[in-house]
Amino acid sequence: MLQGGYQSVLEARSREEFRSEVIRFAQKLDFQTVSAITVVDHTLAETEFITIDNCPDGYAEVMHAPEFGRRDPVMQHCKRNSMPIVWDRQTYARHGASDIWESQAQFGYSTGICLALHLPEGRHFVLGVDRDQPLPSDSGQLTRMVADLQLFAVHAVDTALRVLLPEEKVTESPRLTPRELECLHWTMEGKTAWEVGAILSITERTAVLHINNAMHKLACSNKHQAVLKALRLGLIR
Amino acid sequence: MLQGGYQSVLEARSREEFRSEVIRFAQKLDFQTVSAITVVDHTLAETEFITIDNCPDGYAEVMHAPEFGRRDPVMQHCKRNSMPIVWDRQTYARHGASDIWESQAQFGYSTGICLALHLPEGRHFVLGVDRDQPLPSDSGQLTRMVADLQLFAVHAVDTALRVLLPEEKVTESPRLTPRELECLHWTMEGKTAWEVGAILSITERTAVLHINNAMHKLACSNKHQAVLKALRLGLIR
DNA sequence: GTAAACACTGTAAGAGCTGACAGTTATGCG
DNA sequence: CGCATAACTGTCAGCTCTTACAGTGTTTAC
Repeated sequence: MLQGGYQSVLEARSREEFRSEVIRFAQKLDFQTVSAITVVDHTLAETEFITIDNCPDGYAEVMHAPEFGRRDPVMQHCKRNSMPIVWDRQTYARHGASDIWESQAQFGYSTGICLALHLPEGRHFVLGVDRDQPLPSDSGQLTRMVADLQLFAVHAVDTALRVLLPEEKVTESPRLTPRELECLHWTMEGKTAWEVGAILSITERTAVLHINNAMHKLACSNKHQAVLKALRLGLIR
Repeated sequence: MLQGGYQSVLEARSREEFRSEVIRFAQKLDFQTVSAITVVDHTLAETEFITIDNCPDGYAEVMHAPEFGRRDPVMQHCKRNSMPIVWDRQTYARHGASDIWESQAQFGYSTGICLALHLPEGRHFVLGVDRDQPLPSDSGQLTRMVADLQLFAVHAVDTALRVLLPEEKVTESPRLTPRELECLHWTMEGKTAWEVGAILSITERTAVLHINNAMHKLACSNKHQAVLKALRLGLIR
């Protein structure tokens, strides 16, 4: 279909191959460092962050502190928006976060482009490239750079999900049938038993049966507790 | 931030302004026709399709037949993938859908690029541009075209949701009172309203009141959905 | 002072949920 | 073939939840 580095990332079969592809692409765009963070929000307690990067030693320890993330205007933008953000010293200054920029700049993170793809089921893919020297002042050139990154991201996310999240968690938890999981899923969405039946084209009674079976397997006294437990166990999302 | 047509679409304030921006962009890329379809899957009942396009008269009637959509390989690709697809006669021929391509080609839809953005809450944004003359054979040029379209799409989707789905609520977390949060917390633990009342030394009736208030503030139709939403918003843990 | 926000209580009707009763049908395995 | 598993359907009793009605009292901010 397409050439020029957007296809080869799709062929990565391991974390390391994926990492090489990401870094290779970033360097082709003249960015020294790149971070690709795959975020899986499990709703309860722990959100999973899988980071692929080539950050210098010591950078992660300093910058991945939670209080930095909460104040970082670039991260905040990416949480809420799908549009890429081009950032530099001013971006941080405008949001009263110059101290964060200073900390980053010591590692060569002076300016960069960052974007997030927001996927269904609480998954996100954040791709950021950074460098020391300024970005092109020509807006056409800059736009092309952003567009390239955006296009790379939609290709990379596919591989990221495949390579980085291989195993479905079916460990010691009780085995629920596909139908039971389906019913739990729609119950999680706030549907009544009657509605679940309508969605799955079965009677209300049968939907109730599946939900009750799931409840008992999960040792819960009502279906909503069962939904929470299934979420905790990673059986549904 | 960025120049070159990616920002101006963000400023559209009406359906017509949005339509002009989309068409203007497509024509800048040398595509005669463009379709931007905002899809909202309501799960129950009807899925909502909001189409913005400049298709020739008579095209919609012929092509929007459901049996075409189900067989159209481009649409099928977009349903499942986030990567853009570049299509032409061969794409349809490979999937045994040459008849669909023939029908389209009569209207000048010989080749094109199509991509879909998949958003949370059952929303999708499909952007397709089409033309009569062949796409550039130079792969670098083609890639740039696809990248431009992709970048435009992430800007356009923002406006599409704002302009075309006006009744969208602001996604700021509602402020719940301490009492409401307490009631939600015990509800999360599987307690009934009567039990929550007993725990908090209030009547069942008052517990119900707080839970209902929380439900309404969170725009949920039952208390368990409210618990999940509060968890997602980090209001309780 | 008065408006707004919060916490609290009561009754009643109807929708929804759970448990226990009693079945049918299809598939895969030994 | 018998057996296990899964999916499916029906009814009934009793409890829980949601909504709508109609109130009281306290604290905080302008």
